[in-house]
Amino acid sequence: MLKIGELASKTGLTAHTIRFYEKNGLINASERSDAGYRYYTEADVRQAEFVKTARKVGFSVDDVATLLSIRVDKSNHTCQDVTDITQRKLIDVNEKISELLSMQQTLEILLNSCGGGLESATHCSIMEALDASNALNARSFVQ
Amino acid sequence: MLKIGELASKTGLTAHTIRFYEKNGLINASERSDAGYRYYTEADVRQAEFVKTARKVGFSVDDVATLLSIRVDKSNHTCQDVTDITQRKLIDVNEKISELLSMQQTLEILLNSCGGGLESATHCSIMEALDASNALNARSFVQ
DNA sequence: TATAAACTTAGAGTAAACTCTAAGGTCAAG
DNA sequence: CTTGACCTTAGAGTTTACTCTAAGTTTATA
Ligand SMILES: [Zn+2]
Ligand SMILES: [Zn+2]
Ligand SMILES: [Zn+2]
Ligand SMILES: [Zn+2]
Repeated sequence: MLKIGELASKTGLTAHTIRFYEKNGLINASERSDAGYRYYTEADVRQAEFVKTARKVGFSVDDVATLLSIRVDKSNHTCQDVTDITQRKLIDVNEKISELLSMQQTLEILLNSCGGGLESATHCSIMEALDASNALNARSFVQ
Repeated sequence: MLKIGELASKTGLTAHTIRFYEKNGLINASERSDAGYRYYTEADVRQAEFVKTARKVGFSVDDVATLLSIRVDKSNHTCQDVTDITQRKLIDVNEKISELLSMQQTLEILLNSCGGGLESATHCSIMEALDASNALNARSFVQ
């Protein structure tokens, strides 16, 4: 049985985060000491690691809660339950990626257009470009 | 001179957002009527559009404030001032992209490993993979 | 003139995921 | 026994960028 600090160092989560996850229904201590100390079993460790992995994959805390509810009752859930969540997350991630790629492209164009030296910004092409999109409009370089 | 609602419909911002930007030092009405109504000039419109463009490129509200402070006093700033901000933002965006690409890849692998049908999740490969990373560890598929 | 649309303010609420604080109790080691 | 490290709780704070509300004023139009 591990105390919260031990679970923390074992999983790379902080004790704070573990308590936060508990509040959100993700991780529960199998036991409590008389003094209220949380004690975790090996199964708890595996669950905490499941949570950590799922979070790293991009699932929200709420998603993870849902995944855990499937995990503890697999026979009453289907693969589709799982792929639905995963599919939604992928769409989500793809959207964010394409927004960011568009920003990336614009930022690179901006940087390539400006020497970045110590001369006055009076004719800085980045400033001009950010301004120009008034007249030249979004079509020119923003998207 | 435009009222806030007119500036809003002209820029695609909402009146709420414009007031929020004002509170954050991004957009100020050149005039106020006796009743306190904000009145915006064409220069204000251009500034609001600068703000909108800069936000769309990914600059934070704080970044935009800095860019605006350069904009109103270009001769006392350098191109480097501008590229520094832009560079930082690009690094930022690149980091986010690579995190998201890693998630994307993992999610795709997960989805490819599971049929997603109506059969029981008892042996769902997604659930197994999220669990497996306990034993198999992060090296296997998460990053 | 009456009504509706638009405007004003300060301040609270939202979202997500933590992160930290205060004030105090517990436990192992020396 | 006395440290010091670790644990407890409820609840507030952080970050970013809005978004909304309430309660009241002003303006344009019919
Ligand atoms: Zn189900
Ligand atoms: Zn420049
Ligand atoms: Zn400067
Ligand atoms: Zn499956």
